[in-house]
Amino acid sequence: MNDSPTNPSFPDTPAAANFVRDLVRADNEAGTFAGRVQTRFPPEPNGYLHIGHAKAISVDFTIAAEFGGVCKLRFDDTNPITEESEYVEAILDDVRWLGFEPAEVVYASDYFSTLYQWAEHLINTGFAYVDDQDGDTISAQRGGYGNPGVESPQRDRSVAENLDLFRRMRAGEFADGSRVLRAKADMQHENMQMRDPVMYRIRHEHHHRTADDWCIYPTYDWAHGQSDAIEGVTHSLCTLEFDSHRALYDWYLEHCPLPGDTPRQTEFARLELTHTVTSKRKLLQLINDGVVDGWDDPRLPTLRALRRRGYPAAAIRNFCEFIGVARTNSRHQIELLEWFVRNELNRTALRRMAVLHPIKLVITNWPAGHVERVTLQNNPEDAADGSREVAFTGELFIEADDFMAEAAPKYFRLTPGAEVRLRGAYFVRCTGFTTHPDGSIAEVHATYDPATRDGSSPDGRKVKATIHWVSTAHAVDITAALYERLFAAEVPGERTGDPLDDLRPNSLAVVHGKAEAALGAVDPGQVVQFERLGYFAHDGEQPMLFHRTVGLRDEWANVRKRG
RNA sequence: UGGGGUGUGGUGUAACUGGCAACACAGCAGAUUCUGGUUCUGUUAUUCAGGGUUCGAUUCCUUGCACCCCAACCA
Repeated sequence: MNDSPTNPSFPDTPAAANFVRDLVRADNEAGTFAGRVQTRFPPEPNGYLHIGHAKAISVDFTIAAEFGGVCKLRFDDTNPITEESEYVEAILDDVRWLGFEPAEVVYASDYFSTLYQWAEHLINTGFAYVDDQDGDTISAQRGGYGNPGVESPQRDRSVAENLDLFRRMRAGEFADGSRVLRAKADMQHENMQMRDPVMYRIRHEHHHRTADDWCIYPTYDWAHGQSDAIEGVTHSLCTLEFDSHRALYDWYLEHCPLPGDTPRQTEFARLELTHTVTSKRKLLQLINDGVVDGWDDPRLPTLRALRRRGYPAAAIRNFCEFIGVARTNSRHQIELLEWFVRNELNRTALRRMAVLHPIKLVITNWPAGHVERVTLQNNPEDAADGSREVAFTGELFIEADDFMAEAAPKYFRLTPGAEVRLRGAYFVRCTGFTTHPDGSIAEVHATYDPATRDGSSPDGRKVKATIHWVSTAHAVDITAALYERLFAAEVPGERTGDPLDDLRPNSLAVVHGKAEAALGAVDPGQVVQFERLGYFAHDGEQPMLFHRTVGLRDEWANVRKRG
């Protein structure tokens, strides 16, 4: 085994330390679980996966793989009210898209019978009882932080009576909410989780897999550790908020007739990102309020949205591996994730020329009607991606930003009298411009230097800028969706408590641009670089619609910002 | 209020049993470049606070402080 694993995307730098990895290695060296490692990723099928889940998935799957173990995908479907098959399919799809293949897809509901038997076992051994009180009463009796709990009047019911009542609960004799099965733990425990938690509640509901077989359903705590044990999970990895549940997790396992090893729960910090929210409630609200278009709106942090936006799965995986695993609650800057996205796309995306805010450039000394073919590299980072030909003429679209009637300081682009290079073609010098009645630029005029066909000047003249262009006669129309951060604040909701107060008003701008003909051949879902602008993902369904995945680093924007 | 967890540059993550606080992102400066991209070089900046032990403390002890989690028949 390699003692110092390296980050796959950065072979020269050590992987971020990961206390979970260290712990599993220590277990292996100590012979715990006989060297076996098994994990699970246990989502509840009641919503779509987001970037936060990506970290958990990454941790669960990579730890198992690293130690030669398996990781299963287990749907934690113990609550029939919120769960649907639709989400099961979507979650499995997202996990696979991320690049992980579960050793097996299982369900907590697969274990309902075993769980039921073990519940009877707890009753028989005096560790569980049926409580007839309602939820409010039980909750009130639990006491508060620092306050004592009050034991239920039914806490000392006989085993026979408990068994009878529990069986009748299961048989459907009682109404929802009328009774629960509770663990007989410790009503004075300083950890509130241990004050006789509910194991089963009555719910006459249809379950997405067990249909109407059951009308009592196990709670999370009662199902989780037991499911782990049944499956042979060794390391049950979860997020920090379950820390206080660990005592209960262990208590249940201690009182059940387990078939094998006792799994161990370890908690780590969940992934939070700046400028976004992952709370299901908030995401739902954004959708219901019409702020975004749906679960796959590219501004959302759901995996479906990121996929649609063009984030490569590899970038997300590398990011997750890079940030490491710790117990510190923290919020990573979205900029770091974006760096991984650019890093991946820079190596893989084909370059194309597109003009998003077109203005016309007329080359006044160009022979009328003449068309030239210029050859451009598809990807300067990878010669294997070859080249393409693009039509060049005397009338082009250029980016509005690439011309200024009056040059700002340090502006290197087109301005009257200045010379720039047109990407892959000639030097042109601006000779003037015309304006619309409203003062906006109508046409920029320039002359080209025929001696600069190869992009350089025989007399050694240099230009400070190269700008992209599209021949007006050969351009194809494109629509680009330009996304800004959904939330202006780094930590949405920090000021007022409600993240929605920090919504940026215009997080989406749709523009109609012009592009070189080769853009017509981009596959649905494929990401290309619009030179000098950013990476854009072709929509999966709507032809010629491109989502801006992420912009390029923009030094000019920095210059302007600095003033 | 009781219990549990966590505090390292602007951000995140490291530092084996106490021994020069490092890596990445961001920033800044420069070089290269037919993308103000990429790449390369340099650089700014860090141990929550007080006290103690020690030749030496991010690490050990102690007292505080701050933040997060827990009183669903949600997960």
